[in-house]
Amino acid sequence: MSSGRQVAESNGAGSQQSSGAAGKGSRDKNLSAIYESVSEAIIGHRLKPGARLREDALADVFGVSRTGIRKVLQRLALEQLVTLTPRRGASVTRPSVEEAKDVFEARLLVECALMEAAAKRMTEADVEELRDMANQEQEALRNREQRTAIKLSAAFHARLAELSGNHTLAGFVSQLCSRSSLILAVYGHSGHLGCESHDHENLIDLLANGDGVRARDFMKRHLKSIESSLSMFDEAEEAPDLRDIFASDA
Amino acid sequence: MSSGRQVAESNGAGSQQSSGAAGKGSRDKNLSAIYESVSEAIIGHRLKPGARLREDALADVFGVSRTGIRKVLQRLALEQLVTLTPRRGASVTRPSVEEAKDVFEARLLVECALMEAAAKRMTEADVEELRDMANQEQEALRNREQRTAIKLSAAFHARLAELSGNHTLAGFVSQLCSRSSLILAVYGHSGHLGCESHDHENLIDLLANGDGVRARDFMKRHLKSIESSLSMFDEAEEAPDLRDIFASDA
DNA sequence: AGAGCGCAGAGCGTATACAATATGGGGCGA
DNA sequence: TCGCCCCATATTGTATACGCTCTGCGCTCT
Repeated sequence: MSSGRQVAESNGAGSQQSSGAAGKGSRDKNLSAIYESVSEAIIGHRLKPGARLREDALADVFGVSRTGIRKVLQRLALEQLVTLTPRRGASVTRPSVEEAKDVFEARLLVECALMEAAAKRMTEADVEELRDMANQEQEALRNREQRTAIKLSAAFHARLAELSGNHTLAGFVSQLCSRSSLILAVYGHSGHLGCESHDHENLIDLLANGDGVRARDFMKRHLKSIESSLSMFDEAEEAPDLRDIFASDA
Repeated sequence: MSSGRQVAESNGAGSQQSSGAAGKGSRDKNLSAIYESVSEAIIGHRLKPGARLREDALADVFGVSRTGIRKVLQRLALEQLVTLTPRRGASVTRPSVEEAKDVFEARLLVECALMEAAAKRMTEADVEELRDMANQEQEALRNREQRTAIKLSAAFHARLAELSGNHTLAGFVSQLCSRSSLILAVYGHSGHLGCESHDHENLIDLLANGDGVRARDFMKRHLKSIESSLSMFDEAEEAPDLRDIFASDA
């Protein structure tokens, strides 16, 4: 049944999404796989904020019907990775400055608080795993693979939160990290990635020593440094600007 | 079939829309309205943990097709109010003890942290609104309307978080409060509601005085007292228990 | 010539139909 | 009589079809 349906280039704006996710066999009818693919594409900045996600285009790409795509989009919308406008369809969320501040404030609160629990509960295997992730991230950075690095960085923070033992809070952190990736895409500088080169390694050292308090403080500085590396200003708003501007004239 | 329609419309007190625009009376075809109804029914313990939510039963009740119901159920599932088991359908989530602990730990962390910001930003109108909500809750308690009281209590906490100005964290709190309602349904004592009689009023007083630090401490005690009022032990699990018990025999 | 109106197309929203699967009961065999 | 297997049924999973609304372009009227 019509196998060679490659990525049908229907997007305006020349953002070509390289070759599909997992290659040819990706006719995975499993919806969670589709979710993963789209989510990864967004977090990895292959789909940039503002990009429209048309239902039948996606349905075509993944070889399922719109029904499944809608499910995926709805889930992504609840996680605030995509924005669903009533009759216009879905697009990758473009976080406002305010949202960005909220997200980082939330991360500061939650991630720092989880460090102490993580330091206590962490096992050797966990340390190993984290070091591995950090190494992969470093390698991606060396290879100038920003997309991979961003994904790995988000995964690192999420995994760290998971180690606290509180799945609920870890889920929140995971969400916040995904959104942070969007924020970086909008307000970050392309040359400068979110996480400083060796911050994650240093953090692991502190945690491996069981020094939760220092880990917390370090995480605090880490997150603040990420946030301050952004240039968060509302750049030329599109339409609503006009209404604001001429509101007083009427 | 459909043993009893548990999802009847409740007290007309909260009916907000009233704009009966489209023809028929109660059959509001708007999905968000359906979401609200089901969500309220769960939070208000009209639908108890474990209750199955069959798609066509709900579709029948609300006069829409299963498509819309599925959307609603999926959203509720992402908020952890309902559990979706692959081929078995949806049921109201029965939180485990571990989940319950996580939720309260999260509330303790987030809600307390938000108190100081709330104290700073709160206006007189906000104080009024909160007092009004607290009064309604008190009245519901006096009238022995536990369901209403529970809903109002959750709404109070959520509104409080909203006042902090951080929408992201407020959203988390709102979710946590909903889940807390489920936890109360499972581990709480029927005679004893979650929030102590005048705690909310006292909290408002502190906030109105701008005393964020004391409000934070009060909230901490408040939440701890709720949590400690629960009897959190795993009561006779149904099926999976057997597997655990006889796992070593095989 | 400029502006308002109408038509056509595109894309989302909802319903219905069909297919797959788990469950429970009844029949059959040992 | 007990246990196993098979089928009937109930319920979800997925796809397709149709309708509605919004957008963009061309036409006509002034």
